[in-house]
Amino acid sequence: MGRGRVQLKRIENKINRQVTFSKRRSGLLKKAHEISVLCDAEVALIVFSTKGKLFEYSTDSGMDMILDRYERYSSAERELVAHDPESQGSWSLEYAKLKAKLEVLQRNQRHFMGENVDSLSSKELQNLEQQLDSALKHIRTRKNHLMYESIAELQRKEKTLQEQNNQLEKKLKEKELTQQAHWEHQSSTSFLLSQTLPTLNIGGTYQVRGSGSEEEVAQPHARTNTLMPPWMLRHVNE
Amino acid sequence: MGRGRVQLKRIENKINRQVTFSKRRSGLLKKAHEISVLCDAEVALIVFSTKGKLFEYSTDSGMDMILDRYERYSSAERELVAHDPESQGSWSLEYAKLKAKLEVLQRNQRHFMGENVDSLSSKELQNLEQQLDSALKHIRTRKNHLMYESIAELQRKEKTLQEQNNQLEKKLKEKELTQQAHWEHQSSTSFLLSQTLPTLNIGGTYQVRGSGSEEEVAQPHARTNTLMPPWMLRHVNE
DNA sequence: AACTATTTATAAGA
DNA sequence: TTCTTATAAATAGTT
Repeated sequence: MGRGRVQLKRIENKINRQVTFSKRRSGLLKKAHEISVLCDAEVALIVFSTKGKLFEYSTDSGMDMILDRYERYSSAERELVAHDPESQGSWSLEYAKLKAKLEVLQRNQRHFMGENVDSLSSKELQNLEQQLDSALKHIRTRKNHLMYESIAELQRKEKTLQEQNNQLEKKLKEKELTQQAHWEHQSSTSFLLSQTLPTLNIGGTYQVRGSGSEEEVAQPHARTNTLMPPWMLRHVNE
Repeated sequence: MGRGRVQLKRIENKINRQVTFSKRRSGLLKKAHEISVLCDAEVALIVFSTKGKLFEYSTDSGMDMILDRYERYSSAERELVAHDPESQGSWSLEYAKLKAKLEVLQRNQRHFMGENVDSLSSKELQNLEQQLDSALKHIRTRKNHLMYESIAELQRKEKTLQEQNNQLEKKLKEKELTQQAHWEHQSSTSFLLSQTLPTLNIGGTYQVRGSGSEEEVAQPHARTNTLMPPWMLRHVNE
């Protein structure tokens, strides 16, 4: 919808991606709301942006209720126990679950770091290789991007400094001339600023990030209330 | 969309409601997927129909992981203090610690998969790149190793078969000679097994394996398996 | 489940 | 970000 067919593929241009995200997000929320009203369905929608910002929608029964129902539905085992998070038993259960999850993650992580690899089958290795390869590509792309930005920034700075330098040099020379006029018998030479600055140091420790501009880091509290269309206000305020 | 404006109001006709639900549900899931791919977002969508049937979509990080993240995000507000420090203080503390650990791991994992990479500094990217690169090398080494093993194994099999073949051929010839002795006027020649198989020699060490395994080789079910190591099947079948 | 007439959503441009 | 506009997509009603 819109001018030009759309490819189902990550939008590389950051700006476009952000804009599209914003538009489609509101579209998605709207449609979630519509189906819930039209068809009397219970809907929960959670979206995290790349930057980690949270957006959510849920039918008026409330997110927690729906997630609970989901848990119940997807695992008929935990049933009644999981419902009372205050009791001791439930705590230890939750704890065990968490621990299990953590172990899996740690195992994966080791694999991602090329450790413990002997325990994997050929097929698993193949998958892992592809995964890592594509990750590496992403990361190199991103790194390149940052480097180019750094270079551009440095070049700007260089230019500015160079210009300032020229200005200063010019002023100094003028002053010299004046002095010469005043004390003609005296000969003075300026050498302080006679060198140009050494140029562009690419490998340096300069970091692009602190340009102070956007870089909105997700605040857990700031629970994004983007301006919402009227049809949603109810849910937001409840 | 469609003939006639749509009223944002529960559809009373049961059939219509069901049909609309079905259509819109697939639309909604599709859009959820699209935004996740296009904008690199993490999405979880849960829908319960009026009848209580569950439909869900989640980004490949998995529903559980997203819901966890959601819990973490929204419980950042409720503060950890909400628990009674007298009775279950230590439990909830341990729990929180574990959860924090898990969070870190998840974040790392995403980085290892090349996701969420925009939030990293140049230096972090550099490290990540090296890490992945070396992991990839390990993994490829290991894969290679397995490949060579497969090849060696196949060569062993080949050699065994070849020998069996020779044996059989010899027996056949002996039998022929006997026959010739019996019916000297008759001349028959065996040519079926007179060729040797072409060999692939990459330095396998010969080992005698169970000589009783002859039967499994020629089974109709074995198909491609006999000739190809498992790590290649994928490419063959795709 | 297919088919369209329409309505919506939205990509691109400003 | 917001508005506009041309076009792609979704889908309500129909077959």
